[in-house]
Amino acid sequence: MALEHAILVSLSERSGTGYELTRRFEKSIGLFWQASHQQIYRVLKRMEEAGWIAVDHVEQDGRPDKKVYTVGDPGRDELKRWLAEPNANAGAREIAVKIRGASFGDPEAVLAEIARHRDVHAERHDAYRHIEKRDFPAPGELSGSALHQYLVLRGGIRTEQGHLDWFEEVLRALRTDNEKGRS
Amino acid sequence: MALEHAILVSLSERSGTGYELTRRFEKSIGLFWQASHQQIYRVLKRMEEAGWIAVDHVEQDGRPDKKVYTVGDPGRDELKRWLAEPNANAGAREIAVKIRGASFGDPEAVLAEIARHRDVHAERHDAYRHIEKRDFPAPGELSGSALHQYLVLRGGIRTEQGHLDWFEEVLRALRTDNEKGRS
DNA sequence: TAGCTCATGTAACTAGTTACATGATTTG
DNA sequence: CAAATCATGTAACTAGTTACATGAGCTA
Repeated sequence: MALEHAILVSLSERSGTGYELTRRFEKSIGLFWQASHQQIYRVLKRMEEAGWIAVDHVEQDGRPDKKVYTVGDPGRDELKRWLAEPNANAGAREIAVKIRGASFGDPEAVLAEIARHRDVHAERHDAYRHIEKRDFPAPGELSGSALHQYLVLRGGIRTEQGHLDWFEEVLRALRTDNEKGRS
Repeated sequence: MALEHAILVSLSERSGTGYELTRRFEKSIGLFWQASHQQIYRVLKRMEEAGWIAVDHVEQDGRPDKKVYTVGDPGRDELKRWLAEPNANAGAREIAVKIRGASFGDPEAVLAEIARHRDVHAERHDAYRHIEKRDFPAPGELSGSALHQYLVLRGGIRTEQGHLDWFEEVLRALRTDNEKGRS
């Protein structure tokens, strides 16, 4: 699972409350992931019990008391471990979290993971294109159910193409950035 | 939920067993949706109890007995209702099911639903582009965390662009097909 | 004064995953 | 002889959604 890790990335950038995390999720990582406050509170509790994060109870007057969460060493280690761990089943949102969190782990490992996914999606894209050519050689003449089937396949192809282009852009940018860092 | 409706579409094309549906899901709708056999068996049971589909127990020798499911009138009605019903929260997979099933409902209603989603994604795309220009006017100079943030946004933009292009293609093709049908 | 923001949570539910179980037939 | 295919399911779990609850302060 990666909601834990998305929260670790967000809290690594800045400590904050469950409420704040919910707001942050609506932006940024939220482009790929919508998480409700109920879900976030539940996961924060679990993470605290696991010792990944520490709580600071802050009393306020006028407004409700709050719990400010901060990432501890075990949390930082766990995030590093997860960032480097290959995950063949990862979807776009897991990759987005890994990109977003690349600074908190080994950038080369994140790069390798993205390259792996680029290859997976390139293969899938080829497979879909092959089906397209084989089963729909004359798309202009399709109608009814056959047309609908073709259009769903087109969606699959476009989605794969989109991921592929994105991964290529990310790899180019991260490689350039890593080289700059070494020089 | 739409797994029910995805199954209704698949069974409308051809009656079949839970096992077969699992295989079919790996192709076609499965480009957007992976469903395990456990999940499909559970939903089939529920759908049968609701009277949407009927079972035919077929005894076989040599291999295990099977249950062949067929869509009944209540199931057909439910599918029609769902295809026409606007759903603001629908994701790509729900839309894919609606496209795939367009022949089993009112094609004009499906067209209108896709047009609505095209608009939603166009708006979101614009919003992301606006953030891009405002927060990252010089992307070539970014590095570290700011670069990672930018790259996630780029993924969001590409995803929206991909959906948009797909919806436009689908609308063009379905409109042409509808007109052909009327002439 | 109605609705939004801040801030937390519980409870009940639906959706989806992982692991386990059975057993004959066909293919490599 | 091992592995895949056909065919069904149960059980236990994790992930995510929906509904409900509280309550002060600030804004239109």
